[in-house]
Amino acid sequence: MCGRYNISDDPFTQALLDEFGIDRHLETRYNIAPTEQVPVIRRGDHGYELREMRWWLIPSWVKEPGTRYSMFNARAETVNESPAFRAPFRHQRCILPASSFIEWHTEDGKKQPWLIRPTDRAIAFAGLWDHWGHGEGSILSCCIVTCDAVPGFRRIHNRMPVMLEADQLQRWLSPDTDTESLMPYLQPQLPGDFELWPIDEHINNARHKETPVMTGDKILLRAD
DNA sequence: CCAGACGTTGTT
DNA sequence: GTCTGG
DNA sequence: CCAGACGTTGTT
DNA sequence: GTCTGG
Repeated sequence: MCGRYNISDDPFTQALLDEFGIDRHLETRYNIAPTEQVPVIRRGDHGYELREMRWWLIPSWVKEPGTRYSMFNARAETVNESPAFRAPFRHQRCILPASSFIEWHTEDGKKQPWLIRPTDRAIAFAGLWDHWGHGEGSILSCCIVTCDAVPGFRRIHNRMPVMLEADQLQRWLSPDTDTESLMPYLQPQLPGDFELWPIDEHINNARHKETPVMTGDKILLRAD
């Protein structure tokens, strides 16, 4: 799953934007939570574009936008059938740039937050977007696709966000791609090496936007 | 036919 | 327990 | 995702 | 919008 993440305005993030010819930089933000506005890359009529979207998918057909249902993640296993995600999965895929994300490890009723980050690159979350309403008050929204955790992650959590490999980005974003050819992207995969750090529970509160504080030793995960 | 749902995670 | 807000 | 509220009346 | 349940 993925219910909190961070963005750093660093060279890795910049390199990811460069992949799409987007000549902008992202503001550093910590502890981004569902329902917040987040930067999203999608392919528009005039090439790749960076847009702010609400991180909580609002299907175009709902009467009123809200948070009645959990729409900030979409299960990879059902993204093809779900009424809320099927259409976006076919033609409205996007990428949420990130530098790290947070997962909670629950044991004996206690929750320990962990910060998870690649050692040498930015993260490209596989996302879906939709458009609700017309004109004034219309809303762009998005969600992050999730899948089973790779073995190395399972000590922390059984689900994880889908993180695309560098050679999958363009195809994921093309509205014309046949979804059948995207299914391999949704299998658990680790794009590169990752570090897992236990962090202070201060992060639990989504109002706290300070840098996460490491509280222990890291675990290193190799891509292979 | 109309009405109502449409979601994820984790825990028991 | 369940819903809302961040 | 987690944290925090969850209510009414009347007064400032 | 589309599917399921009654």
